[in-house]
Amino acid sequence: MSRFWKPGSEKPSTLLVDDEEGGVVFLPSSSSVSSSGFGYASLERQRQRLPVYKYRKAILYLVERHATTIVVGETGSGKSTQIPQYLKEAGWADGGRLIGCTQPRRLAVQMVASRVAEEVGVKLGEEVGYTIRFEDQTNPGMTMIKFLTDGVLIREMMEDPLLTKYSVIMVDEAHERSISTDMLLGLLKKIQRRRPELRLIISSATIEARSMSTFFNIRRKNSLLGSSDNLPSPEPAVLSVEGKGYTVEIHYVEEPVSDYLQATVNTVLLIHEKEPPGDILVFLTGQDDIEAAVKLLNEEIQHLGRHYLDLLILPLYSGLPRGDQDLIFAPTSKGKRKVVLSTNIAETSLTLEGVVYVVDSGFSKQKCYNPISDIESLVVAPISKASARQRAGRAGRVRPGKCFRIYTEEYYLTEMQSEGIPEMQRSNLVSCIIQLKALGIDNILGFDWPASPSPEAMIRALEVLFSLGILDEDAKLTVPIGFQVAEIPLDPMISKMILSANDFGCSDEILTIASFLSVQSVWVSVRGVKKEFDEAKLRFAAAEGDHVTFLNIYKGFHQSGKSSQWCYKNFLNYQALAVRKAIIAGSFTNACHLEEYSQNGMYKTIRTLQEVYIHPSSVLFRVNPKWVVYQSLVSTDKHYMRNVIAIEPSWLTEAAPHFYQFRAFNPAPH
DNA sequence: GAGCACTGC
Repeated sequence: MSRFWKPGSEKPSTLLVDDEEGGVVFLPSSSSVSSSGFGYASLERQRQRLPVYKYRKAILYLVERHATTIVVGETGSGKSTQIPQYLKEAGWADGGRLIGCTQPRRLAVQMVASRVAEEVGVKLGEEVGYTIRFEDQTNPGMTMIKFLTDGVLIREMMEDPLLTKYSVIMVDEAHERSISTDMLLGLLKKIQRRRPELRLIISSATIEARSMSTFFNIRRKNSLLGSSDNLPSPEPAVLSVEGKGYTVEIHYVEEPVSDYLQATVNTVLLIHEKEPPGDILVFLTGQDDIEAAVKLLNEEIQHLGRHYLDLLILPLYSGLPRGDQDLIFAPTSKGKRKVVLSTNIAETSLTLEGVVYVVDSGFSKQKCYNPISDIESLVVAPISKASARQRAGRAGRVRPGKCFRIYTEEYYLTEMQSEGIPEMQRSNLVSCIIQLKALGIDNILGFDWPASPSPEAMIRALEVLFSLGILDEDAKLTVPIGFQVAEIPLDPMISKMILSANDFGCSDEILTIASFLSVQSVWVSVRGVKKEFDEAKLRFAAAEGDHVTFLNIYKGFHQSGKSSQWCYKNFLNYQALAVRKAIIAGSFTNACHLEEYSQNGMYKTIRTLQEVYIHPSSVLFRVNPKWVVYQSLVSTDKHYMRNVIAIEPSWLTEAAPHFYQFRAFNPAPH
């Protein structure tokens, strides 16, 4: 067991560093120091110590001469905070122009913006500001550097399609390839054709920059005019900036393991036994895995005795109650070693201080999408090399660290994909396409994406939008429904439902339901008190289905204290009918019929004859009404319908005659 | 009688 590992042979080219700008940094309260105490001169010295400082001139030179500059940053180089300041100092914000810098996450926007405001020595929201959904901290006419999420910038294009206020736009964390980042990159490329003077900076942690460079290498129509004009070269420049993380020694297993959970647990114990102090961060796939590993670890510790009681075992995933999450960031008491068992949340979204050892299972849960069945599912899949490097980098934050990979070096070198598949190619595109349509992009199939989604996925999304009446036969947004739906920042099916509610006089109720549908789940906040929970749910359960149940909950909440007196049931039934029709207007494409003679509650979808079942969390579970529509589908061992409502089949023809006119409503028994 | 990787407008 002690010779479990062999050192890896990675060269400094894969030197691992951490990102301080993309993630959220939590400092133990005992060691946290407010940097504002250092004063201006010290802040300036800190700025000059950042690796990116050496490249200040080079960056400004390239941005001046090239329409697009790709900065490959071993993260931690300070590029997110420094480059916008360099641009401002060089005059890119003169004349009322804006320097924009996008981030994929809201917290990152806020943190980078406040750091930069501090460094520039101004009040946040004035010269340096930020915009995220629900919060605009900018001052038009005053703000020069503006941080925003990429989603907000896409929304801004609806008002100002060429983003004329911006002289430079920096797209940060482009390697993460989120849907909104990819959409933004495609749109910015389009804008550049119309605004050749607009400068783009694409900041990426991986060398995938090469394909990015090909993507942005546009041929300008008027290139015959020669270089005498003031336009920058359309050929992208690429610049590499090193990071400032510590080296991380990589270890692999010698033989493939059969049980990665057990191997992970063994590795944690081995680190604790052999290695000097320093916290351990373990990457697993999900809550199930994490809970199983916690259990295994606790069992082993019971057997192994006193020394191992110094291990402080902490799970970390997004669904964790707030109080439990705080434990992760509390300082480790003396003589204790923290072991954080985490999902991918610790890979990009938040940063743990004090981690010196990383254990990488090599797997994560990833969304995947089948455009034929129109089903999105979460599957456990091997991670990419880029992910593996990112995970390892988490060990090199405070001092040189070690990363233990629960896979062989050969597997890493020969079988692991170098980059993950962009989210765009693993998703339902309904929301994405409606946004492009709203921006006036008619030829969706011809849109120039950094990574094209499959034609099947695009056609499926167009079909769904057409059937909802959001697009017409020419695939243009309908008036007014299509344009209205595009403006509402929700799932288009929910938006359509809200708009239809007006016709049925139940807007209040539908808005309540829509807000329930737009959160993860209304039930999850209760854990560990299963019996009371089930009883509470029964009190609110409505025969019509989950949607009306939400309404009951809200009403009960609203009239708190009188929850036992639900004596206006008839009135509720009358309302509920109209409410259900409005719901159908949004989700009739998700109608399902109970299979006759089915003993186990099997339904088939009307559209694709897919086998589906009512999710056990639904109030209609085991009730099995003949006809239902569902809000969403989750796939595990079976396809489960979540948020289900009972309907009359005639409502379908009423809501969507164009969709259902040729279909039979009495499928022959078989 | 099952489950929730992570974001965002």
